[in-house]
Amino acid sequence: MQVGADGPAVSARRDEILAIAAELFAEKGFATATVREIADTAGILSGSLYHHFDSKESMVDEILRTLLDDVLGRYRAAVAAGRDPAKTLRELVRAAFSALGSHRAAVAVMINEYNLLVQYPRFEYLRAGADETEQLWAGVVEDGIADGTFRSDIDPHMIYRFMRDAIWVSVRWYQPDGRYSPEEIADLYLDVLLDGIAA
Amino acid sequence: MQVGADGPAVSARRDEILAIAAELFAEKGFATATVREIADTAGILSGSLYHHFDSKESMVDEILRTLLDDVLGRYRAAVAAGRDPAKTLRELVRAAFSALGSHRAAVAVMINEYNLLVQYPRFEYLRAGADETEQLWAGVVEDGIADGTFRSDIDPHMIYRFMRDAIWVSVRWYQPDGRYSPEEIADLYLDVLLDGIAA
DNA sequence: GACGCGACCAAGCGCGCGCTAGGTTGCCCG
DNA sequence: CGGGCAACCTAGCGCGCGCTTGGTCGCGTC
Repeated sequence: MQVGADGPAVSARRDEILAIAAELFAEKGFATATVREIADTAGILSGSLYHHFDSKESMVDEILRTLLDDVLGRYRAAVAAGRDPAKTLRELVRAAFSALGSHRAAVAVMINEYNLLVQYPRFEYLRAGADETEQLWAGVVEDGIADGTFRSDIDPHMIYRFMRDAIWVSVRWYQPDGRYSPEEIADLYLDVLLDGIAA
Repeated sequence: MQVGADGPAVSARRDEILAIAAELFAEKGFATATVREIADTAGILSGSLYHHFDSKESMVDEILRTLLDDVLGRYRAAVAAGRDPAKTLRELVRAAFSALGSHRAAVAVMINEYNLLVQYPRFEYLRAGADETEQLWAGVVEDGIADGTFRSDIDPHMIYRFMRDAIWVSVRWYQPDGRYSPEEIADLYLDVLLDGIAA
């Protein structure tokens, strides 16, 4: 078995099972999906899962950590690039929507289980990630208000919440093979957000 | 025991227990909250719940039916009033946000459990309600596009989804004793939706 | 003062859950 | 060709779940 620097074990089979678990957690909820279902879908017996993972909880933990690492990395990079607020915000929105393409199931698990999991010490890092995200996004909105890009009569944190909710929850209706790609949805959303729907 | 025309039994104690169940379902999820917790909070034993209800499932059923009846009634009335699209849309958004005040827990249960429950025949009415809501809302947007109130280059159903998501999911951060009332949040949201955040 | 009934208790059943312990198989490497 | 190990199986334990059955208590009614 190969082992990362200080991370969990590395194995193709492991990743496969983790993807199956993410799909089932997304579809039925963490509590409702059972280890037997995950094992069945993977073509093994439930007990054999524990050769790869410590517990059901550690599966969802790994799914969410991977997602959070990826999107937070993109957010940090977008802000660090130091472009003007409008462009930076566009980068952030695109980064968030693009997670729909690359981590669809994980995003669904995140929005569905966040409130439940964040109550436990093991998952406190979820709150830390959410806080950092809010700082980054709201900061960009504040910068935009300061330099006149955005209206001065809006509440940056309220705007952040509206954006976050509309973006993340779109995982519930987003269809990978549907009419719009994540990038197109991002642009449609930004268009409405910036200019409104009034004629 | 009093009985409605064709509805379930009527009793103050029953309503009390139903409110407790809604609160726990909202906080921990339908699958995770147990009948023993509900009974404990109500100050009775778990078996005694079954004097009032057929099953745990019928509790969530009643919670969601009540919510759906209320909001759908408001939506129908708003559209039937026949005002101009801008005013009608404002009524719809306010009706949705006001449910945060009057049915906070029920709204949380609806958004958290919709995808799970709608898979079962017993809860098919949830999809029917969602479909009717989409027809009503998107219809108003279409009317607004037709008469020049709204931009003609937007997708009414996409706009509906963005609105619905941002509104309903706000139950996750809405605080009854917080800075903004549901009505104020509705107006803030409408302001951004109509005119955008660009200066 | 017995009766009916709404509200709840007492006790526990059966099921499916997450998880465990020890054994088997087959591939890779020296 | 033999040791080591990843992958999986076999069998089942114990717990907490939703729910059931039969009984108790007290209040309002005639």
